[in-house]
Amino acid sequence: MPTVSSEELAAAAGVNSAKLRKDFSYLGSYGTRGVGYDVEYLVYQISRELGLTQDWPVVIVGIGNLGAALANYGGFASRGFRVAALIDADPAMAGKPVAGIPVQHTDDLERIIQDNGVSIGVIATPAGAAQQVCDRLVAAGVTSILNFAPTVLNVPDGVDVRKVDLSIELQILAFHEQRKAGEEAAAADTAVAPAARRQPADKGPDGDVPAVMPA
Amino acid sequence: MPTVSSEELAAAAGVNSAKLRKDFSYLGSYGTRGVGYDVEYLVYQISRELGLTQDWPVVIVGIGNLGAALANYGGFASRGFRVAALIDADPAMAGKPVAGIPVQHTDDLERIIQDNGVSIGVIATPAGAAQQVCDRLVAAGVTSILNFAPTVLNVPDGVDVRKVDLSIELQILAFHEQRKAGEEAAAADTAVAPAARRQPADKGPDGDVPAVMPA
DNA sequence: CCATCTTTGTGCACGCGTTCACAAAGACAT
DNA sequence: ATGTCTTTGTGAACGCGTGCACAAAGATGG
Ligand SMILES: NC(=O)c1ccc[n+]([C@@H]2O[C@H](COP(=O)([O-])OP(=O)(O)OC[C@H]3O[C@@H](n4cnc5c(N)ncnc54)[C@H](O)[C@@H]3O)[C@@H](O)[C@H]2O)c1
Ligand SMILES: NC(=O)c1ccc[n+]([C@@H]2O[C@H](COP(=O)([O-])OP(=O)(O)OC[C@H]3O[C@@H](n4cnc5c(N)ncnc54)[C@H](O)[C@@H]3O)[C@@H](O)[C@H]2O)c1
Repeated sequence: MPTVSSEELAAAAGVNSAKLRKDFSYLGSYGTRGVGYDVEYLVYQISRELGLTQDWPVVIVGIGNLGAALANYGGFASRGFRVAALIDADPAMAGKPVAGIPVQHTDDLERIIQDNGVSIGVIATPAGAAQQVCDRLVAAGVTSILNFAPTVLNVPDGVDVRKVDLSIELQILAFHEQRKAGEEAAAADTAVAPAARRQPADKGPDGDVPAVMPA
Repeated sequence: MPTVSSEELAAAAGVNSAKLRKDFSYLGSYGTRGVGYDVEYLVYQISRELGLTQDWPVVIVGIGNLGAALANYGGFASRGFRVAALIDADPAMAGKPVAGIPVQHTDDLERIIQDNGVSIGVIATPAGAAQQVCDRLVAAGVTSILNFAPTVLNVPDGVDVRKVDLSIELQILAFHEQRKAGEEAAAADTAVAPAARRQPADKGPDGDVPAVMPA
């Protein structure tokens, strides 16, 4: 029987082995002292707890650049998700297949949700339409939403929203990038100056952020 | 002078006002007691601290469905990012413009990075190519990477990687969705049964997760 | 100039997640 | 059987982020 110890798993994942054991203990998964965890059983237990043994139908609303890319993405199926329908407001797109799935018009949104028993919706419309689309999804029975539009969605209790904001991801990287440069400058005072780090051009007072700096 | 109090800001953002004040205090003491914060000055200070006053050139590697969607996305420019170049390994794409920017071949990756002084790279290649692309980006001087490929990237110290895994976002939603159903079932024992919640089909023992469940 | 009122900045305490450390459980050899 | 050795499961300690509460700062009005 193939087994793994918490120590091995922790090393591979780069986490603390005690934390890993405590986490597993919440699942009630039983390891064997002196041996470790039965790999197959462990994988099954975690998969089940995470809902990976189920098959979730999802709808994507807004089949533009991003929505089409998502529809074409094959990685969802292997994680237990099935694109049940594609929905767009553009009448010209209705009927056209994207990734082999015909795009349907927003008018039929409620029916599509209900016919397919969908509880997870993806919003890839422009920001201006997102709240309205969200409201309709929720009214039709969707209780989990993945939002790509750069807007905060208001939803009733019991509905989960996750927002994916790619600009913020870049901003976080840029923030650290800026700090790297700052630390290097500070280090250069006491140590040998490191190779020059590239710096972006400062927008100066004409950027799209306020340039006024009161005393 | 337009001002805003920590209480107002906290209410708008849905956070605690004390935490908000403490966070601001790390940037320095910019408030006026009895009045609040000068809006314009505050926005400038935060923008500067976050690096939004700078203009960061980024390259996107892998101009497929996702890479093209990113290239077409106008939301980056307003946050201080500029798509400096698009890179793909497919010779058939070389020279073709995507979002008005000509796609360049991977052969020139190092030169492109250096010519444009790029320190932030976006990887949207298939998973198999991601590590190799990452290595080349890092060797050419990139120190921050936004990775869309479903792979863990190994990078040397000093290089930041952020991974965007859309499947995991859906999995997190599905996980909570599953728990909602479970809690309702439990609640139904003691209270009036709520409206039936839709449940996805269980893959059963034939899913792509192990189905063996040892005693 | 003094009183009052508003709002900041922050010391302190609380709670929660992480880590340490070890007793107990079980495998395995003799 | 008995002893040794490995690894789990978890109580207890630690550290850190969050929130409370209040003194000090400064505006504002009389
Ligand atoms: N493309 C990206 O890389 C990217 C990155 C980050 C964020 N976003 C955000 O994702 C969203 C979509 O981006 P995109 O580049 O695909 O835009 P897009 O303009 O290419 O696509 C938007 C689609 O939504 C459809 N639509 C408009 N209103 C609708 C409605 N009420 N109901 C249904 N469909 C409607 C349009 O017909 C269009 O097909 C935007 O909010 C954008 O800010 C995109
Ligand atoms: N499309 C999505 O919605 C989505 C969602 C989640 C994750 N992803 C991930 O993002 C990545 C890209 O997805 P996609 O749908 O755009 O795939 P895609 O196949 O449409 O595009 C991949 C592109 O990368 C190029 N490429 C391949 N090897 C390369 C190399 N060594 N150097 C440079 N370019 C190379 C290909 O020529 C192609 O243009 C994949 O790893 C995918 O798993 C995509």
